Amino acid sequence: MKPTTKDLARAAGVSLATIDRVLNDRPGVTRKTKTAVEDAVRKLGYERNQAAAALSRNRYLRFIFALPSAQGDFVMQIRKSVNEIESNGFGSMSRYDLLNIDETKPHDVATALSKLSKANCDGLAIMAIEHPEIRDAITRLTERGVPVISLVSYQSAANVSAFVGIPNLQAGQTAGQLMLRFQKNKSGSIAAITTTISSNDSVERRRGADLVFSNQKTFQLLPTTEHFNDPHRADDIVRKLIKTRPDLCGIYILGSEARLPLEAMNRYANDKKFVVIAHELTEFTKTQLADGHLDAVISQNTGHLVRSCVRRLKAMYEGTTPISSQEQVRIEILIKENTYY
Amino acid sequence: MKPTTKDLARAAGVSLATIDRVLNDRPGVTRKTKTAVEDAVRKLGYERNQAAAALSRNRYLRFIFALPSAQGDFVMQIRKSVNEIESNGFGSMSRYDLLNIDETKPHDVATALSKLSKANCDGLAIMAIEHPEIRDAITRLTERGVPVISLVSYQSAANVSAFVGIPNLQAGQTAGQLMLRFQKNKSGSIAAITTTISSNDSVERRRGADLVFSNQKTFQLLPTTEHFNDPHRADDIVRKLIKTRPDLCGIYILGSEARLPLEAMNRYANDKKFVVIAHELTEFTKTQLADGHLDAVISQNTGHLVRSCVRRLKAMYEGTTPISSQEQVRIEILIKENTYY
DNA sequence: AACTAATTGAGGTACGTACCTCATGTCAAC
DNA sequence: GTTGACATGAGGTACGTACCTCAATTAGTT
Repeated sequence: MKPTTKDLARAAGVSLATIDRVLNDRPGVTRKTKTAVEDAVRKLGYERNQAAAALSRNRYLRFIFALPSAQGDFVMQIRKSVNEIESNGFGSMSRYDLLNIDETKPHDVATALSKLSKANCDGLAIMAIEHPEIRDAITRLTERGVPVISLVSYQSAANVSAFVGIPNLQAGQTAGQLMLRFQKNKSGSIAAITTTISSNDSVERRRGADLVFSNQKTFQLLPTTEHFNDPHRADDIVRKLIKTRPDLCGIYILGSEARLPLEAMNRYANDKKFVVIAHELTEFTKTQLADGHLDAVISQNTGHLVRSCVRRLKAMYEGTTPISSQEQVRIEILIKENTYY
Repeated sequence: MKPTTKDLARAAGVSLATIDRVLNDRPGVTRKTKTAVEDAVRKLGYERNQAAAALSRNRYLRFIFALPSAQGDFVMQIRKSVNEIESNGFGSMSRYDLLNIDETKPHDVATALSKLSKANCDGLAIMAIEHPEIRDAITRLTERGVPVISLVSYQSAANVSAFVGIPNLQAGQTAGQLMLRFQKNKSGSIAAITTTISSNDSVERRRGADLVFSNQKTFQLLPTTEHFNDPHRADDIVRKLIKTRPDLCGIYILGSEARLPLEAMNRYANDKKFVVIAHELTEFTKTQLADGHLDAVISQNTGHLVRSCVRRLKAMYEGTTPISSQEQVRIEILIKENTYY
């Protein structure tokens, strides 16, 4: 049976009230007494019963997921995962709210973030592009005592407490490596397409892929092209690539939304066989894998992402440390054969 | 704020005692009253506060993991994962005990299982071979009201409540597909090695790989050879293969123990480059991946396996349903680039 | 020594649920 | 119309922690 506060009190030779003062950092305890209690904690291996604490506190924690408002299969899936948390016992004694942010208007994002404080938010997980205004808003938020996690795409704000997502450099290396290994040609060019390179994940993935490509000289990775969520632009990019690059033998879609470039590919690639690698498993990319239009997907499980955020946000609130191995979001490789439909 | 039993009582027009009787299936409630309460539960969307319930119950649930006593990197890793659960808050208000079973003595296994009952075990997860005596012992155990999960290796006992592990046929397809895609040769032979083909997972994986190989005709998958955990035998197999099959261009190690064949490979393969694919990520296979002796590992995450068992066992005890998507153990593909060291 | 301020103890209530006892209600069989 | 079986209510205690009040003690200052 695990030790309780009562056991602590007995072991430290103080009353329950003092134990409470020490454990919850309340004032009015001498250095000496505090040390004695802390020693008892260590000696007995006391761990706060979080369930009982939450019950007693009788206050729902409120965590917020700030996600891009732009339509997208991947973001939708994250949303779905957040709602699943709600409906499941997983997030007991806590609420998880969604906050839509329009990344094209960084100022609005900053304004929205400025309205958050310890009073209405116990923790924030944000997925957003890197932008000075957003970064500053995040920094101020953490200064107000709200822990912030950057989700999927890393935020370089000094005070972001954690990053939940795959290491994108490695993800890019993985994609690049598969791209090379899947090639049957002896040489050729590989295109790199993304939504926008202002998103850190795209940048890091590109760097990762470059690392792999620089180890050989028979294949080259073309400069990254951006389609900015514009179907025509995506179309143009793909059409032009196929037309002007007869040595094209692969397409690497860097961003997390693969739909536009893939649809363009399906329109213009005809019977020509390219190795196509994209990111994030969604209903759409699943279908593309099944149909053979996509050779591999490098993915991060959105359920994991969200649950990891939840655990970390809770842990930050409680001042505990989660299992590190569980919090490492794995870079998943999915091909037709190991995907569940 | 979520509804509590008090709200239920008010809504159903009964007392707390009756609510308690209905929720906990205690006797002494008329059909009519019971229905009224159940309606209120539905109407209010009442969900039992599991934390408070566990606290009140003040009883640690005891779950048991029955694992093969035979040494092996993979089983050891499962053991480690079970112990991690213990030390972490993940399994609060519950204990997880390990039970060693010697699969070579099915009668002893059955005896051990016969000693378990509702009184000393709230749920069992078992990883074992398929055997009539074991199967019967499991059936009797479930009849005694103890939920049983089969782990990694499927148990066809009628009453096993769930299976936690990867579908091995698909795992074999995945391995076979990668083996083909990683080939740079135009044609050749691929060896299939395992510990013993009396192990069900090896059989299914072989079948999966065969499915993939039958879709083409330039590469052939050689008959499966068994080394029975004998280093000399493994050595002989590999040496002979390399000597007698000049067209050998790949090795698929089917079983969950890759060490012996891999070590033999390292001794005899010299500078000749084969595509080598094995199962299960362990410290050893990790090193082999890093060193380039292994091209890919098809794996199931032991942490997941164990946590999935825990969630399902708890859910069965509580009569709830876990998130199904989370409980699907994924077939992971690991190459050098997406492995964490 | 007297006073003030800081520290500590004692005791309470609450959270939501489980589980217990005992009293009262209802209904049917005799 | 009494008996007994069963249904239900009322009220309690407990789990481990948080948070509150008020009294008692101690330490430090003059």
